[in-house]
Amino acid sequence: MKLSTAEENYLKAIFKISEKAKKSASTNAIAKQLSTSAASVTDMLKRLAEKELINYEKYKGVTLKVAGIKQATQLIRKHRLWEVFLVKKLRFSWDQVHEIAEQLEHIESEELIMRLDAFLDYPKFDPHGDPIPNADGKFTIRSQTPLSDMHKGQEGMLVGVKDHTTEFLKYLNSLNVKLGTMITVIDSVPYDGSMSVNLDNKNVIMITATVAQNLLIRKV
Amino acid sequence: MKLSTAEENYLKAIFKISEKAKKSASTNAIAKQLSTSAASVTDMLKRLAEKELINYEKYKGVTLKVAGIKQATQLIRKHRLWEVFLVKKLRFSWDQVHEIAEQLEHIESEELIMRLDAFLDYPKFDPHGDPIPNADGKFTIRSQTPLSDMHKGQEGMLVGVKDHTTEFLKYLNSLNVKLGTMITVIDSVPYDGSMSVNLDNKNVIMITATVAQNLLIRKV
DNA sequence: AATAATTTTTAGATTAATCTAAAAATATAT
DNA sequence: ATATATTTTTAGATTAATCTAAAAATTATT
Repeated sequence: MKLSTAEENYLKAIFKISEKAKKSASTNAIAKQLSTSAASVTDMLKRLAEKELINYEKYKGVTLKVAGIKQATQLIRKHRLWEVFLVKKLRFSWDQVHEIAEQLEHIESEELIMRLDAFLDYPKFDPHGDPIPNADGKFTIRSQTPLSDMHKGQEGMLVGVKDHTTEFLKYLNSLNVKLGTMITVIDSVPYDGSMSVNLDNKNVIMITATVAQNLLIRKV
Repeated sequence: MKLSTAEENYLKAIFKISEKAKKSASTNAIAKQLSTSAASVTDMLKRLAEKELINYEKYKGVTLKVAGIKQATQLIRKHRLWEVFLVKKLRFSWDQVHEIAEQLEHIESEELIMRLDAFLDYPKFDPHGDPIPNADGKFTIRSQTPLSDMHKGQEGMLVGVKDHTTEFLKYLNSLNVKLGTMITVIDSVPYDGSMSVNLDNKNVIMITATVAQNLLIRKV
């Protein structure tokens, strides 16, 4: 089924909200995610329900039906593959690619995505460390822990970031923190959750709890 | 100025029609080019005139203003760069890229196009031999003749095709005719304009006038 | 130049996606 | 459990882009 850009964006928003909250998505949550009004969301939910893409009962929130999940994961696949292209081939920085990929993900061509995937050597993760679903919608799973959950002396590699905003990523750039950076917890302050960490066994920096929560580590 | 996809498509259509006919574009010609109704065209022309992108007087046809030409050439630039990407990097055949490039050309990001251009090594021509305008909108000019205008004994290299339809390009594939193929006129029949031509000094084939008109040759 | 044919525009609708404001339903708090 | 707050839906408009059918203007033909 061919969907409009708007419809695709709603499906993706519902997918992301349900994934994070692990329950049905509310009208307001969707409105917030898409920066639109609750009334617009209600309108669109009716149309998506009509097309059998979502389960929707008035006042009860929505979940995706199988067809909706398929569409959403394909969209995420496209988005993340394009991000890899932008960073690996066009040498964009990881903080510049989101908006462009938001546009590219709506290009419709199966063949294009198959070839792009091959051209990029079938990447499993995007430039922010998020898993790229394969053509069947399967995500690669990887054990990872927020840095904020690690204890003094523990060590690991940065494999992902939770916050994708330009500001956060630029801050990481300024600290010279990137995917692959080795991080060791030197000290953590129970009072405010801030931490001292060693980067690549070279320099020690201090980060706040908020930052630590947004860094995903694969322990060694 | 940020334009909608529809507006961009109208500007491109007007550009192409005026370029070919070397005069103002009529409502019907635009409608035909875009497979839409004349009424829709009139509506859109009013809006484009309002935005100062075209010169439009009722019943008189339209021409592009400077701002409209700029938009149209940038669109053509994007389309042709994406076609190069699809053929050179993703290994699509030249008969498969048009529709995908029609979508990609509407992606909005100056930075993306600058980087894509560099990634592709600043190509001057697309996979069909059409010139790619540079960032300033300048086209590279090249002397070329339709094969149909050449005479017995004349020789040259195929540098472009006028017809971009899948059917025509697939027919050329079947003849093993591609950009770069050397073509010598063995014989031409005045009665119907058909020709016998030698390809790469290997084999001789017969083509109709229609085909010959759509093959652009740079004479040696 | 008058008439016929063609082209273009207008009038009036339609659809998708959005909005604000008001009403209705649900959830929360005393 | 009743009142209050919050969330969600409905009602009614708006905008961009499209359509068909009819009217108006232009162009072509005898």
